[in-house]
Amino acid sequence: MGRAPCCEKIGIKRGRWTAEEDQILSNYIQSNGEGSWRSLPKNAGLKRCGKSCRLRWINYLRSDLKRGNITPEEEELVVKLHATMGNRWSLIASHLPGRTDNEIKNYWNSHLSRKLHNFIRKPSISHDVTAVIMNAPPPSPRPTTKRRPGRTSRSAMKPKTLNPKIRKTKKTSAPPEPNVDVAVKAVAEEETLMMELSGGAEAELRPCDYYYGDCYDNNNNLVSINGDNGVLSFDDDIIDLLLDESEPGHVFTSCGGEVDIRDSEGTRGTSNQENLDCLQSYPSVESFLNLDNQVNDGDEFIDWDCVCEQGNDGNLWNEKEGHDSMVSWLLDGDDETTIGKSNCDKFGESLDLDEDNALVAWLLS
DNA sequence: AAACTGCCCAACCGCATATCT
DNA sequence: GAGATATGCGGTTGGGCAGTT
Repeated sequence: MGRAPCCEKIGIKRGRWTAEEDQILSNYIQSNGEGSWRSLPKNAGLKRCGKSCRLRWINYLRSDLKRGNITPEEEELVVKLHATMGNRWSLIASHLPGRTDNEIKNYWNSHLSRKLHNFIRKPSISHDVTAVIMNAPPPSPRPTTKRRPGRTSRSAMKPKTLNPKIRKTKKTSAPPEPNVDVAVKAVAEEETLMMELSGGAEAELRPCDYYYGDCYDNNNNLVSINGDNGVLSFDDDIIDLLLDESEPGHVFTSCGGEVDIRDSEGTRGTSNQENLDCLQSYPSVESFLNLDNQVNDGDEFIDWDCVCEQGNDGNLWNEKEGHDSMVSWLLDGDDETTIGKSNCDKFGESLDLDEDNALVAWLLS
């Protein structure tokens, strides 16, 4: 026979721990030491599962835990370790004294992973497409545009959960094998676009640039511009990003120029409200962008196909400077203390790994 | 001030592996 | 060695605080 069950499910308290429970658990472990989690609740007089006791002790009550925010040095270490270890949080946490796997995991998911996810949207599981979506917040603040109210749905905040019904797949202890081809292709497209958009690694991206990245299938057909059925409506977010607020009557283009906003009669708007009304009169972004009368002489049209094709050359990894430019953006912090720092160069060097593969592993892990 | 939302993080769930009988 | 549980781990959830309108 094997062991007895971990704990009875009946009569077990769940949810937040009270200070009293914490005290009981701490006192018990200080007297009896860690371990024997199964018998601990009963012996200590806690109505908790042993598993829950263990978690509470490890993640919160242990005396050797380090309190406070993750330091830039710790963040750098987490990034580097994650590049080589993947989501092995326990292993990563073991390199950061006083930090728990849960803490590292939460930090990654809430800080670091978001930066990455905002930068690259992976192809959907049902389409083998190279999808590079830039819907991230701009690297520099946009002083004239405040964050709109409105909470994103929980599901939208969970990029890794594509479908709750399929999320519980068979797990393996080893990190997933990176799909290097897709990653390199995607990043190459991204890099090419960024260089094209910015006219150089130093220039800033502008609002509409973040909406580059239609998804094309193997036949080069538009699959999705925003992850749904391929139709991107002119909701407030899109308009907010496209409008050139300094120049009513224009929207930014992805190729570095601007486009007049004209209605179906070719009349150009003269105010932001007119622009907005005009844009909303079109059923989709695509329908607007594909109208010839949007093209103003001397200005560039938003040619998504052109941009996408140009991004397929895969030259990213031959361009050290461009490589660093992109990664530095990925790794840049949101505050003054971290802006401008890039850890890219340190990826391969300090870990003695091939730099590109390390990055790709990190991107895909 | 109220309503609403973005975000953080503690805690839970279920699977994989280790350990025990 | 087989079967069963204990433990460890990573993914995910949801409560609650803080920020914005």
